[in-house]
Amino acid sequence: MIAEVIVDITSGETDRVFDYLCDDDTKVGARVLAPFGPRMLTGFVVRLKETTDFDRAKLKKVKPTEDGLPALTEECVDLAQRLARRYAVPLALSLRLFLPAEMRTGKVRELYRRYAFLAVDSTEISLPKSAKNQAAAVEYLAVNGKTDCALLNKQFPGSVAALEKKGYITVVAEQVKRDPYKTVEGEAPARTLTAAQERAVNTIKTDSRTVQLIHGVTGSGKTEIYLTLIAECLERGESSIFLVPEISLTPQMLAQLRARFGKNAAILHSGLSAGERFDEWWRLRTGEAKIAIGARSAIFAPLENIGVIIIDEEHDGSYSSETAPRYNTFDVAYLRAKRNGCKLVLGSATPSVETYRKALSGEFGLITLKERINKKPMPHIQIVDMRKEVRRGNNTAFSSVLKEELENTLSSGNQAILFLNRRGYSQTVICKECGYVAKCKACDVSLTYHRDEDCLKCHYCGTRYNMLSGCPDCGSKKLSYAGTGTQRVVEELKKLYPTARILRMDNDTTSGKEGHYKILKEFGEKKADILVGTQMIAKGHDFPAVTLVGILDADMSLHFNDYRSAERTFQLITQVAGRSGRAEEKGKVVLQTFSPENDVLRFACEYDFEGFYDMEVSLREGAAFPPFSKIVRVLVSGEDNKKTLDVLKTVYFALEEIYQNNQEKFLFFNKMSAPIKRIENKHRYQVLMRLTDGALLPQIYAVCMQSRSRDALISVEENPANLS
DNA sequence: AGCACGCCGACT
DNA sequence: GTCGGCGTGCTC
Repeated sequence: MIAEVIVDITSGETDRVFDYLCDDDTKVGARVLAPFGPRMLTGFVVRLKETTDFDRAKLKKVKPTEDGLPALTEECVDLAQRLARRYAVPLALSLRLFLPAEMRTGKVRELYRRYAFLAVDSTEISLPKSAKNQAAAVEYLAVNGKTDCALLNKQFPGSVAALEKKGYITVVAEQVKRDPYKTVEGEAPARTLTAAQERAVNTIKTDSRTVQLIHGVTGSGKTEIYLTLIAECLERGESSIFLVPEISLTPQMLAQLRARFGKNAAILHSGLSAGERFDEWWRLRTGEAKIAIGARSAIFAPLENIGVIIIDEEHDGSYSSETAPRYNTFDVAYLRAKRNGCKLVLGSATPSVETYRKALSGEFGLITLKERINKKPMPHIQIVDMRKEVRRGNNTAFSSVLKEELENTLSSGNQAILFLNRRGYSQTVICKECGYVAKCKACDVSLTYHRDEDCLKCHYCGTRYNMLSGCPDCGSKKLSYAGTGTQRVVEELKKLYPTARILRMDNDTTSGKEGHYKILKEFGEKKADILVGTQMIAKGHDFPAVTLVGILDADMSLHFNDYRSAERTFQLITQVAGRSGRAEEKGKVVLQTFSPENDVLRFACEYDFEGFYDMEVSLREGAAFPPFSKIVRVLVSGEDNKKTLDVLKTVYFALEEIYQNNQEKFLFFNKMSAPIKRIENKHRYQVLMRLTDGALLPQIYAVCMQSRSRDALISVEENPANLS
């Protein structure tokens, strides 16, 4: 038989099938070893056939790497092909998404353990009197049966080898699965659903639409709905995929899932060791585990017969991939749901504008949960006008209200969380006296200060503005364009409360994956009074003793240079507020801002999602931002500046042709340097487009694929989360 | 991606 | 004269 093989090399030139001879039992999706020129490469069988256009005599033969089960299912191979086409990436690259990384590198294998059992009846064994250890081992085996050799040798040193040599015992190697959550114990949660939850489950099951959005306020019991859906799938013998934002893979959530589903659940996330991930993946592939739980990449779980796919916290930014292939988790999930004929359930307290619009239009089903399970009101959010603080001469990061509340919290023995929204190196110019923010005249997004050129730039159209010497509105010279770092906040805090125990959590203090967990655990055990950190502490953690949450600079998020900044701010405030007052005591939230009259903040304080949505959607429509347009960036980057520019020109001219032929579909089209001109020694240029819709995307991707070169990398981003 | 082949500059 | 730079082409 002949196999069409994709070799595991990601370059434009090898991105096509190569025909090989193969064994008759070879299956589509199998990983094989393929002689490729002078080298031996891993490859994937994507199709089987009897004939070839190539010179049959010159065909080489592939070697199988695994027996039995092919690594990829046919659905995965098909999906990989669609994704490669959709995102214009080499097929080898999209195939890699479906395998745990450690499988490719071949460094991790199945873990085997040796077990010994008696080969003959214990009465037939005669040992010299001196062989006490061996005799004891025989006795132990007679009583206990098959035993781990390591254990045996520890108790009775030297016994295994000696007995095996004499033929009294048989030693077998068996694969053991590394269990990443041996220590996680939980209680099976209550399974009685409220009437609202029951209705939601029924609607999801009976409604004909594939995508169902659950819009439920914090604490409305979305999780129990997910668990019920998963449990019902399990009963029918169907599998399920449950996606959560990475940071939310908290011990609480895992404990719940483990308690409820035990070994049926496999967890895939970056915190696992390579070996653990490998084993969890195989448990899913073999069908031993039927529930895949994890962050975005778990959407590629090797499951068959999927009964439901759930994306929790649907609005979360971590569902968009930042590296090629820049897939959107929803798109992949939708393809899999369609293929498996199952439902795709999205859940959020603050759905993204795009999703909610589709739900309102009837494209998605919409389930609204307005009541919290415990009927408790959400904590009160108090807006503090920082302009007044500055006028009063308070130039610290803490308003007098916040200081007062902090003192109350500390003296009553409760805990506080302080949020800072510093994101990357992006700097917005804000007037500390009147709250004025520098914005682009054409795009209505905040301008970004560029230190190297001492100017302000709009990242959506590239327009340059001169740096301001003072506020154009009030004339004040108190312009600020640098956010207060976490470190400085902690220092100020220590001066104010020398006895308070303070923990800091940001990218600098959380080394590795364990970092987060350790800090959160410490805080959860009340080993600190105040936790200071960035967004990463906003999600999914239950700290019962936290009664105060402070948002230090809501403006940082509100005036971020991104068309989604309002949406992100609303989501952040809602999420953060959910951290305060989880248990008995009532929680409080203090929100500091230089724009206290801002509508986004007002809607957020009233927990009025619909109000916010109505306002935001009309603003987006007016400014022609997504979902009323599609922003596409083609980024060209390479080490050699001249060659990179040549590649840029090639792509630009090809794209320009599309532009000339479809001008009515273009709202913006231009080439420019990327906002950050050099990253890791690579020069960066971009072609930025704003289109009325996605209709031209296939053409754009095709053009980028044709312009591929070894001199520079071309990547396409749709509605990119950060234009840097 | 690698690796060979091949065609031009500066060195013992 | 050669050693070695990296542009170009090929891998079933």
